[in-house]
Amino acid sequence: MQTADAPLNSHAAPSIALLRGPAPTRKAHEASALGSVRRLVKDEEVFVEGDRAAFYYKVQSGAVRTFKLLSDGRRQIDAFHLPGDIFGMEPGEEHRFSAEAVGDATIVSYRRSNLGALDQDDGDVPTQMMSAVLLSLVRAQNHMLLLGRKNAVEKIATFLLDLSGRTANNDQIDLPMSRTDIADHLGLTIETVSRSLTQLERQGVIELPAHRRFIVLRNRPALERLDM
Amino acid sequence: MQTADAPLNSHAAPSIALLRGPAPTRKAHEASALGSVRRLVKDEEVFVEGDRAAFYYKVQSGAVRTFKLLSDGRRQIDAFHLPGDIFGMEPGEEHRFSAEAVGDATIVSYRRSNLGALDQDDGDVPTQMMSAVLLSLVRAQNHMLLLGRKNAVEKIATFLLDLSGRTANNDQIDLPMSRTDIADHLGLTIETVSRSLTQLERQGVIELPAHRRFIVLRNRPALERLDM
DNA sequence: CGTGTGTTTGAACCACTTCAACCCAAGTGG
DNA sequence: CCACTTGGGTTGAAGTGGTTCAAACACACG
Repeated sequence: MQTADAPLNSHAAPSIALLRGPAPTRKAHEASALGSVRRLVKDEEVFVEGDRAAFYYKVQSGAVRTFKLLSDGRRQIDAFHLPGDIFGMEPGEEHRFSAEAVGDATIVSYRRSNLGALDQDDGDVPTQMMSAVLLSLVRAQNHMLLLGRKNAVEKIATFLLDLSGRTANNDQIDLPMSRTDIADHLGLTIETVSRSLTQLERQGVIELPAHRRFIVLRNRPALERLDM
Repeated sequence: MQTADAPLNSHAAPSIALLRGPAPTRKAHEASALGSVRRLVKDEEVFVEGDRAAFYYKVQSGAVRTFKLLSDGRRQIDAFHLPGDIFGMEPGEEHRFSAEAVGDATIVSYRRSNLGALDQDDGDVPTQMMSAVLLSLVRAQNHMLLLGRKNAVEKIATFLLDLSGRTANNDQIDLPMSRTDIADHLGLTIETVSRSLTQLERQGVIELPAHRRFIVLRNRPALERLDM
């Protein structure tokens, strides 16, 4: 059930959710003065739970998953981080979870000590950091509602809407992650994810082209009804 | 299934998780210069999802629950806030969830604008706020693992250990909240909470005195084994 | 004491999981 | 080219942990 695949190297830094609202303007792919860029292959780890958290990161391209494991291997992916998102912020000295590239990806790492970096120009860094962390918290809170109180189809609906909102490709979603990743994010099994998707397809709410990493939203209002 | 109890008044302020690690030293019950104290009766609301978030709060005595509702009334309590904990921090202009007193309680409210307040003396405010928010995030992340991947007994075990760690009354836990609250926090029904507790009691792991708001931990290692 | 709120317990049910095939597209190499 | 493998993904059938529905407790309170 786990995706403990191909660990290659190992940096260090904590984790948060995402940053989009507060520090949007600047495009994600500029190397940002003080950060060093790092290229990751599919499933490569960025850091592991327990590592010293010397850096935090910003996704430049691709996607990163942050997750926790139970001793017997059960996995919970707390968030997927897309281009522009910041992750790896920690309150203490070490990482509270692990981070891996979902597919090939590039990230920028910032030394935790010099909290400078990110978007130099606009705005004081502390405010920016605070915004990023608060946004992560909001996402986490929404996700707790999903995990604790929604059924399988509702979970999928919420997930699709969230993803479509973050990738912006009007009603076309190009999933960066596998069904297994989705399952471990939504607190389901891979089979239930698959069944829920086909159910939504049978109802004409979505479309699942042959290319299984693609989903088309056919009836957004129906999804939104499932979301509330 | 819901616990839509007795809303009384309505302030305004957002919500976060808790603060304990970073700003511990000072005792919770000092009124803290700039904050105004507020006395709450059981189930009284502090603010409702959608309210303008003009304040944030610190619990002085009692307990506060923050939660979200689905349109059909399903409820997810994202956190219980105990004395010393800060809640109601928001990234935007309005509250992302609601807050109510669990039992009678007193809280201190701080204007969001003058981020001064809290523990004047030790430490810059931004750092303190950041710590509080990051701590909330850590708690949320742990809770996502619980909600998404743990079974009923494991959820209860984790909950009891967490609570005992936060109230510090060595192995004696005085629950501030009802079974319904616990259920809505752990993503279970009240019946499953009850059954899991009696199961743990039958196994000699805990003790449930007649006073149903009391629990004694009899075998902490056993609980910790369920927790990992 | 009766009434009420919160909790426990029982029994039937069901949404999701588990186990097991099977499918399908993309390599690999003979 | 054509086996053969490999890594997702889907589908079916059976099992089950937790829910739902219902009833009995139990203590607190006027």
